[in-house]
Amino acid sequence: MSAIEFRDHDHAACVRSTMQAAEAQCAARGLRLTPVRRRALEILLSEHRALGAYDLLAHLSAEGLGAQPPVAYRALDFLVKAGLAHKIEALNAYVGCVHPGEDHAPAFLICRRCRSVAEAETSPTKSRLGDAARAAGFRIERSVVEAEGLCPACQETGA
Amino acid sequence: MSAIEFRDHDHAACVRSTMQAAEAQCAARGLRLTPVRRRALEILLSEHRALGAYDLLAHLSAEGLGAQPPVAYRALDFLVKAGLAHKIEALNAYVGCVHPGEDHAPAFLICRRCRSVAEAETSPTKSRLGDAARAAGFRIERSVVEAEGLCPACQETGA
DNA sequence: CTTCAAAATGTTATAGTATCACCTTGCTAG
DNA sequence: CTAGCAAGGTGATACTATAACATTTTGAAG
Repeated sequence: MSAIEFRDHDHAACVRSTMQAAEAQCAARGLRLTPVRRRALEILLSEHRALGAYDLLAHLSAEGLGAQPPVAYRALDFLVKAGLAHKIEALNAYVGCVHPGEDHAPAFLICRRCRSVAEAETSPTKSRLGDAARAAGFRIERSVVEAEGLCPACQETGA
Repeated sequence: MSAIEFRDHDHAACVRSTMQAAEAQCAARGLRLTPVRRRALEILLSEHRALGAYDLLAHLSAEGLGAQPPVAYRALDFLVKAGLAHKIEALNAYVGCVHPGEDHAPAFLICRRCRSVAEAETSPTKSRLGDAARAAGFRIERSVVEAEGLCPACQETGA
């Protein structure tokens, strides 16, 4: 894995190619990337940081795409279930997935200052937690791995 | 580490010894384990599973120890900051810590059916996530590691 | 092309989680 | 004694999420 997301990159191109990958995913799996869902994903990817559901809703409603909470939550449900976005439990917030399609158990590096989020890969079964689970007879179905701290940029500009 | 908490054990003794350890911790560090805080910790430890703040509040207010949300949240804040309890981000709920004092980065195995929680140890810096963070220049301050699934007992009684 | 069923969306209301603001109490250091 | 401070009591409110139901859109079957 790599967490290049904190480094400079051509973000517009990054969003564009991820959107293409998402469209391909949906086409291949018979999922409907409707206007609201599409725009919600674009917003999440463009921000490249954790957005609350109500932040997303504010963006959407500013564009006439729905004014009530369920609109945002339904779009987020779809995106999360489809693996196109992830929920950051420690923030009750959401981010666009930067490598959709790969069926993954993501881990996150979350900057507490600017809320930017980098996505890494974990293998829950191979970790020490996986060992502990096996020893206890526990069956893992979903894992949440999130590290909070300071991204390189925010370390420089003073904590 | 070990995650013995799913196995049978003398729970009353387990709570008693953990409370003693907590008292010792507070005495050593000049923290005040007031009646509300003490009772909150006892409740969390006795339940041995994740309790919502309002569940805890219900227990407390039934005993005349405060009727409004801030009472529960202030007790929880204290316990969490003191390392005597942990927040389960994936559930917005709280559990008593079974080995207070050891300055730790805990990981949790959470049963989605009975909400029982086992606590394990992680070393965030040594994990693959730690490698990713170093490579990206990210400074980890706090980590959340939670695995949801089924505990041994709930696997047997049918998912 | 029409019809139908399923999926998606719109809208109102409300449940669940958490914090703010302000006041009172009680301890303790000087 | 009393000034200062940590803790607790209380009412209001902000933030996060879902329930319930009406309406519209979509895509497939006939």
